[in-house]
Amino acid sequence: MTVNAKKAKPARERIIDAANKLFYQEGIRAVSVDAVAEKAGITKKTLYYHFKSKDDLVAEYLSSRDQPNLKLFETWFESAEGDTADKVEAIFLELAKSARHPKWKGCGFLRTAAELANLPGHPAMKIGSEHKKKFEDWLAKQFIKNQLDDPAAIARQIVLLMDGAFSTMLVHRDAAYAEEAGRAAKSIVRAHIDAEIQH
Amino acid sequence: MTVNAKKAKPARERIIDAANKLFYQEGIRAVSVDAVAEKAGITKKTLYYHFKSKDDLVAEYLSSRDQPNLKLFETWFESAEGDTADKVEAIFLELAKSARHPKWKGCGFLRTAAELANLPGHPAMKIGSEHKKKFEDWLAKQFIKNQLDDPAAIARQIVLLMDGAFSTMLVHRDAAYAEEAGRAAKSIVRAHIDAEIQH
DNA sequence: TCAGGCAAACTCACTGGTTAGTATACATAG
DNA sequence: CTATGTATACTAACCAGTGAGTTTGCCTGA
Repeated sequence: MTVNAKKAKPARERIIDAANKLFYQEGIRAVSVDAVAEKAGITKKTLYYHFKSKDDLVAEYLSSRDQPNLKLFETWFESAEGDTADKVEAIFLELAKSARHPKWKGCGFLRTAAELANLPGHPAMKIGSEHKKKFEDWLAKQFIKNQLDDPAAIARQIVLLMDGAFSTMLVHRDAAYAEEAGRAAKSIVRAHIDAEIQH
Repeated sequence: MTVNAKKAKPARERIIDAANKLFYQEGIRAVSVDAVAEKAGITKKTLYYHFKSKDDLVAEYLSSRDQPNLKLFETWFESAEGDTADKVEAIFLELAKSARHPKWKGCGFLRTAAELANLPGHPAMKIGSEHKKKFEDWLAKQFIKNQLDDPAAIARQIVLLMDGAFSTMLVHRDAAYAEEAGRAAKSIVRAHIDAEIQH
């Protein structure tokens, strides 16, 4: 790859791309600013021209993952066969599939929150919290569409299973946890669909 | 504090105590070996006399939390009123209570796994995995006692909700997630108790 | 059309401080 | 006298962030 080929993308974008790969693969504190700059093919000073600090870069890294991640879950949901319960389970089954990739390292938002737990005011923490909340709200909206009772509670139970799946799969390196979480999620949603029909 | 008062506990024990507090509060990579040595009131060389590396110390830190943590969950379960479903919910309610403490920083095992996700062979990862598995097995054993069907699957669903509660509470700093997880866990167990009675 | 200016984007070389880990020596207890 | 434990002082690498200066591309005015 030539220098010109690299420069096809503007520097700021290349920095975010590099940060994405390195922070997700290695962790925040394990990756130096120098390493990100080198991977982006620029000098550290240029990085500091575009981002005012490492913390700022970390926040931008998470921001850049927000929409793509949400979109992915929505696609998994929408393109699944069956009723809402099946579609919810599909998210977990796709997640299990992803987790089997050797480069899978859990949820970047959860891992960042775990690593920065001692800095509750860190900008990245707020971005992570908002991202997770958006997913929970989107789920609740799907349940409202289906006129399920207490959509917020069901959505919350699903995200609990989802983040549980992320965590346990990272600890055990076993994608079967997401499949079990999917079964639990499906049966929770199914129970509420049945309740609605009877009523 | 005199030197003698410090020496009441052997150095090794004081190092583990210091590592416990610092690694849990601040994170693994955020805490230097110097900081642990200083908190323990010894020099770094003494620390390296007792532990061969920082990685070794991290593994010992997690090992030291294994039994106390399991014991705590068992106590919460056993001292709760009601049937098995209520006792399972009690674990989540006590967890929510703990999480409201300002010094609460999630589950040390999960946070360590998140931070060391790029080092799958790290000794601490194995200890974390075994700890979580022990809790899952202990739960399954409780369900076997009650002659519930498929105790392993129920136990796994409960730990998924539990680790989900740990994660979401860390991200949102909101103990309500553990309470919702408790409701979900209780109704899963209750459903299986009812199924058993009908049969 | 082109000189001149200017700001954005960039590089090289550096600072002060921190990191994990160690060489050497000294103390104390059995 | 030997094994265990401790301290001082060090290394070599690495860290986030910066000072000073250079290139690039675009706009302006004659």
